[in-house]
Amino acid sequence: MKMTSQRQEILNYVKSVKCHPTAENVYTEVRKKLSRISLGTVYRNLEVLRKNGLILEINTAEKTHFDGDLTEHHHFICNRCGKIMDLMVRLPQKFIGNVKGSYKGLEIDNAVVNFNGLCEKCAG
Amino acid sequence: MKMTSQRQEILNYVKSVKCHPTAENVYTEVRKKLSRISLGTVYRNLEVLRKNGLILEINTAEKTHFDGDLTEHHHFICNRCGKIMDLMVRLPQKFIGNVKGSYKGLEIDNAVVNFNGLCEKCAG
DNA sequence: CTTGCTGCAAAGGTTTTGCATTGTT
DNA sequence: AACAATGCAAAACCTTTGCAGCAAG
Repeated sequence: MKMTSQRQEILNYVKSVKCHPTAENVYTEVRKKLSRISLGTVYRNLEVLRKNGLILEINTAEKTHFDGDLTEHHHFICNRCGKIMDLMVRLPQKFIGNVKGSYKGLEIDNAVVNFNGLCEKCAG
Repeated sequence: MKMTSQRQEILNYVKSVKCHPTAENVYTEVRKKLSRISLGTVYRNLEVLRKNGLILEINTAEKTHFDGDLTEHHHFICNRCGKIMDLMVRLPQKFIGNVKGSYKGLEIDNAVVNFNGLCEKCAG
């Protein structure tokens, strides 16, 4: 993977924010620094970065979002407004162990919990 | 929600299969019984059924899939072939309780774990 | 130098939508 | 009768891709 200025800026941006930007969001932001970057380059780079394990993808009903935080955490997605929030909690190791024990054929790398419901604003 | 024959067939189909059909899959299958149904109707109905809590949506990087099984279970998605498998395990109540305790502002309805890795075929 | 990356623009695929008509309640 | 749902086709939308030129290793 060659590190071009475009790729570097995209990575910096995704890793620097706490929100969970979409490809379009990344494009809009990175364009402030690299005004000639194309949307196609953003898509291509987000895919490369994800395949190389530098960022994560979050798939929601609406869109694909990206997440630069590689530490274990989970997501809450509001059913009404679509907002994604980080939940800084850890799945019990015992639970993961049980699942691996029950499904020995699978090579499980990763487990992410998606919580759904209403966020503070939408519930209130 | 009026129960039309189209809606009924779509619901029947999604609830009767163990696979996790996409909108296109549903369209192909339901058309065998209702040959004049349109793809737009399938999309509209899958949304209505989901909003009414009769089916669930599974969002992957590739496509949106639907799931008629409302009992607690989780999903394994193969990183190579994209296959979705049901994992019939339960999240510890204690874990859910901890999360709700830590994030009291949220109204959490549901928690689904997505496991990723390689399925039996792809790992072998 | 070689190979991968970029910008641009066009194409591809999925999902949504407008509208006149039909079907449920 | 009222209003929601349908079929059809077009539109909208997001994402991918071909290609010629450019840049990183």
